[in-house]
Amino acid sequence: MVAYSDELEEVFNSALKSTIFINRDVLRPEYIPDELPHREEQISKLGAILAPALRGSKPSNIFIYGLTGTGKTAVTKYVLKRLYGKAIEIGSNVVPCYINTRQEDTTYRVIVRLAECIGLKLPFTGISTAEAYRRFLSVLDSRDSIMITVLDEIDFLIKKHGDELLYRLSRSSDELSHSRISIIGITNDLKLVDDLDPRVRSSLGEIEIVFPPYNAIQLEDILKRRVKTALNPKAINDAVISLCASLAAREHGDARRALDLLRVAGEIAEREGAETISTQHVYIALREIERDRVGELISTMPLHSKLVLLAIYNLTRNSVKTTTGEVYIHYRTLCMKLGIESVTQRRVSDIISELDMVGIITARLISRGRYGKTRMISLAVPEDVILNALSGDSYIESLLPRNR
DNA sequence: CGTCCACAGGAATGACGGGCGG
DNA sequence: CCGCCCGTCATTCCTGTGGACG
Repeated sequence: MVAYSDELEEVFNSALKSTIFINRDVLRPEYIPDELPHREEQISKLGAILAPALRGSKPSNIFIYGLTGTGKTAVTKYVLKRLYGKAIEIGSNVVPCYINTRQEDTTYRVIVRLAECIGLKLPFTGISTAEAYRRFLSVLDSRDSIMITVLDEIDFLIKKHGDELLYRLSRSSDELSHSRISIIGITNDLKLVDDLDPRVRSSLGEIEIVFPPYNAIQLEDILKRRVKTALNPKAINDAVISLCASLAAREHGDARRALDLLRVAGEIAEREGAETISTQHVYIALREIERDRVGELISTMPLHSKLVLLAIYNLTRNSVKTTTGEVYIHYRTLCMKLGIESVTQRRVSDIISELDMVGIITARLISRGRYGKTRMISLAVPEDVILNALSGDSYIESLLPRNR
């Protein structure tokens, strides 16, 4: 008891006199800085396209492309905020509306959020999607506004529910006489356009803005600017910043990842009671971020997904690749051992796709000619990370290989 | 040069549980 | 509390296909 308190006391004290952080939040992904370096071109282009809204005419629809962490969301929110400020200043009726369709991942929920932006409360459920849409449009039309709708991570909406909502929104002018809706679609999936109805494609892709990945030098610059307000200058050196930048640049120039790395490395250094962040801390952070991500992902998966993953794990030891058929056979023996029903191969095929999508495994489609077409499957994260995450589930624990 | 393997993956459908208006 | 709507997991049935083999 006494020893325990003393330990705690020490933890608290060392946290209080943190020599690492000044303001840790500046390094968090949701923080939106006042300056967005290396995105000047995109900012002014977006601003120029949206400016007509201030005069009461509808800006063109826009499609924004760029991989994760290239500043799409930050730039869009920033421009929208400035536009809204200007609109209020000069008294024009512009309604911005930002929706992340990964969080609001059904047509209905998107409409509810749209309605909220114009101050209309719709029931969470109970009325049909068509009815919700009709109510939204009629209220919007009575407002005499230019509505600028940002649909972030729009690929999620399209993949799950198709482009119907986009089509209707893009044609909304026909049903509105006093208001207009502009759409800004943000996606990191460059192939997305292929899936779209040609009519939607032409009206939505009126203008496209591309956000290229940051290179290592730009990432370094971004980090340095943030570090000024985030970290104690004594706790950080250029080598560490360069390392974070280059690790993130390797992963398609993802600024979010660079910031995460630096923040987590700082947290690790702090936990150790170190006074400065070392490159070692960054490497530890790299593994920790990966482990957290995968652990979180796996722990929330349904039972059969975990079993399929375990089957893949068992079949791919010492970097051997496996196929869908092999996985299914092995998966079924696992189900037998647990005495539960197995799902069909069709379903397992989908589960494999899901695991591939979230990046836990790599499933590449190949044709072995006479020996059929299948997917070559291998793990995409370290084995111990998988094992660790799966052992969180007491139900399948008995199937895991004995350690040592 | 056509077959035919071993699946991929689309479409239709259903069981089930959760959440909310009435 | 009921009824309605929704999302999720799953099944059944199905058509499609790259390329080694014969």
